[in-house]
Amino acid sequence: MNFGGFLDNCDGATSSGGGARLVADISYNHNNGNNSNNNGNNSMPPGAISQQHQHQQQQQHLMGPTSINKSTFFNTPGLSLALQTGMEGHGEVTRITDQNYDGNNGNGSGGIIGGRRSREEEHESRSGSDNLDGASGDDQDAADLPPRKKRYHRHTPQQIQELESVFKECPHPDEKQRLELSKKLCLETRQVKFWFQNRRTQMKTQLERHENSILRQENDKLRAENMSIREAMRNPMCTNCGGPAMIGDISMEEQHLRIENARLKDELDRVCALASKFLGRPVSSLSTFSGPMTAPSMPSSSLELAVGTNGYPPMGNVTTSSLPLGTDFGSGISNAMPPHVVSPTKSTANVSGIERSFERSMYLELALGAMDELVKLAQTDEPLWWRNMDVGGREVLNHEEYIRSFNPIIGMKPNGFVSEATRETGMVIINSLALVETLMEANRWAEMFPGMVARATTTDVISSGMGGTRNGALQLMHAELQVLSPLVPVRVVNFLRFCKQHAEGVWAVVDVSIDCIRENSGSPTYVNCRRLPSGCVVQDMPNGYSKVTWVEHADYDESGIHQLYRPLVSTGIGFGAQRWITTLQRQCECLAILMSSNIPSNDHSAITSSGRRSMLKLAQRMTNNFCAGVCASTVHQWNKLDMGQVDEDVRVMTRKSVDDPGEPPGIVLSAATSVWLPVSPQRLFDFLRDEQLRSEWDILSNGGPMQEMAHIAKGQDQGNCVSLLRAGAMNPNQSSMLILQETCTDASGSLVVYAPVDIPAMHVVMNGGDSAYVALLPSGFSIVPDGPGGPANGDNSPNAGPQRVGGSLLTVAFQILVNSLPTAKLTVESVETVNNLISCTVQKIKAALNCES
DNA sequence: ATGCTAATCCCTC
DNA sequence: GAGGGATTAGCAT
Repeated sequence: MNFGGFLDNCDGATSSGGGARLVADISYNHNNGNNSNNNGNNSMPPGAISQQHQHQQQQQHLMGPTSINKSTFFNTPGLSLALQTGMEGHGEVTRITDQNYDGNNGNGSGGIIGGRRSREEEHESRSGSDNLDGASGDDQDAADLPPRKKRYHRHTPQQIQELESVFKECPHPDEKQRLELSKKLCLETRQVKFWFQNRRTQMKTQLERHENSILRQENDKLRAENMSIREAMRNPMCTNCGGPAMIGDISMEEQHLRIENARLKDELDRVCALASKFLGRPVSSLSTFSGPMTAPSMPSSSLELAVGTNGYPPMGNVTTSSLPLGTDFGSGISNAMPPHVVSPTKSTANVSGIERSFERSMYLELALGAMDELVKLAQTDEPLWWRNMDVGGREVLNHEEYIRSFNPIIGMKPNGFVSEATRETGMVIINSLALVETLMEANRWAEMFPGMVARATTTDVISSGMGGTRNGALQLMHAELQVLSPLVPVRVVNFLRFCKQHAEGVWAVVDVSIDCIRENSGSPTYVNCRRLPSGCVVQDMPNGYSKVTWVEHADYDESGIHQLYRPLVSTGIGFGAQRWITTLQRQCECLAILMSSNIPSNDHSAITSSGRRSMLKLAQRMTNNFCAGVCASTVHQWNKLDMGQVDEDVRVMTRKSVDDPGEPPGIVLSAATSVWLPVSPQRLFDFLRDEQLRSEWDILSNGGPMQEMAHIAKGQDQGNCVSLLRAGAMNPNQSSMLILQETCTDASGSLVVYAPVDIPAMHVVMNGGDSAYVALLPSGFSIVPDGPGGPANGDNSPNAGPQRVGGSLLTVAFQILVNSLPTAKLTVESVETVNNLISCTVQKIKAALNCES
């Protein structure tokens, strides 16, 4: 009897399950038709009939009012087709159809419904098949059926409450516990089992759904962030002129964006997969995000469309209000983003972040453009660079060619500014990595170039580099660059320093001023110098050296520079590439010696290796302090004195020295002046560093020669050394005095720096002790060639005039403790004393060199 | 339309 | 064969 399976289904113990709804419906109607057709054979219990009617009503509601009888069912191609597609194969259909025809009254109901029979079903239908044999059995079966429960049934709230409370304690009860529960709640054990099973599944689904939503949120956030960055990147604007900023080499940022986009896409795909999995449908709305963007400059990438076209003004609350950018998004693609991405709270929270990322993208773009320019400047020769015989054959920039070749990266040269641009290449005993590291650390950079960098700080690190290297490192720096003379103002520069690895063992570090970007936002401070893309390209050489090409390019205000020094600066001798390279060579040579285990010593003193190292360190500090005292750098708080009534060429400054163990406490007075001397720098340098001739200018010598107690070479050149001098050695009645002296020389200039030192303290240092507590105040000389004709051709230029070639610019500077009480007032007398001292010294030097004017 | 729940099917350990 | 994932049917919102 065909009701067997169906009625069994109704009692909830078994079900046909599995099959598609349509198929089940059809089969149901089919059966129904049979039933009505064969009504006489089936004595159905009233309950069964009414139940069936109930179902039929529902099914007819679904299927339409027409009930499908046997003939309509099998003569309707569409339905037949539907049936077949709902089945698992033709064979089954055939079998079932046969059953329907031959099996008397469509007992195939179960077969059609399931399409396949489960174990349970077969078990259940065994009784059904028994029924198949005879109408009586059918009747009996129907008669034996228990009172039918509704197929749809929910546990009572009490039962669920009980189940929940048990679930809370134990989500996985064993058989015994389930049995107990089933008795208690009047449920079948299998019902209890199913309930727990379903509850666990539900929990899991909820959990995963929750995770899913978190992931989506995160994804949205990342996309919004990426969006803002890209938007800022896409419409850069020059804050100087309001026009579009020049876009330089964007290959690296493009790389970054590609990586970022690929990552976002992966995440999105994953979230979509999860979402569709748990939502039970494909999350098609996100499929507009079809692939990674191809280039940041593309006007409408897939990402853009996905984010910007959800019916809201894309990022409107954010971008248009906070940035001077036009946001021009396409429209027309269906909603791709949940609205909360652009919710007001999110927008306001993002404003500062976006401004910052905008600023950073400006910096990055400037840095990339500067890097591009530096590399081109370093690699291109004529006609961009030409050797100017007037300045000793050094390379200078062809400005016309430069303007033709490059877009103005930081805007036009301010009115009244002049340009200097030089290039120099040299071999330096340092590897590229070490040099890069030195340049990227402000303190080490300043230490490497003590005569040039008066002060350096890193004000912001925009990127510290990639993969633990300095490649891609980008930072904001502040520096004061100097020429050691009171007649040349310190150059205060704010710039970006950007480091990039171009190949294995090839690095470049570029600086470029950011005053053009900051002008609008920052305080309106006057800058006397802008650095155009400058820096170096370093290439490792096999012998441990590296080849360094330095480019120095700046616009500066010449009016602040004394006439005496203008030629020096304008030709780049003062601040130019040659000075950087020669200083680097000299310093690296010294460092190489410092690093070596045994510092060579030319004297026969018994100073230990560590003692010599301590002396070098002390000398380094002395020289740094000397340099800081010559120019009015802000390392120390110097107070300039108005020297109205005194010689205006001498600059006098004072500062208070307190709590610095490296120098005596009190009022320190610094006096410096610069003069031109018609003698070659070499001659002047040799004269000043010769301890035998010391008495000719140094009042500390007590009128006699000095004796060199110790001598530590810092390089090949005899002129680069640290020595310890003893004054008054000729006169045993006088107390002797020690003077620490450091001399430096290279093609761009020379230094002689010295300071009287305490004898006991010096003993400590010479034995390797800490030199930090040796108090000293340095004095000394800086010598540079007097201008274009400088040392590069000074020796062999046949037609060099006596005045122009071979002359020197000498800076004399003293730092003297005028009062050991920091609170004391400076007296006119002490200023005059210092002024006299400095004038006297200059006069003595002139006299000694026979160049009195 | 979508979500929840009881139940079934089917696979794995 | 118990348990769990996938799926379904029936109902509720």
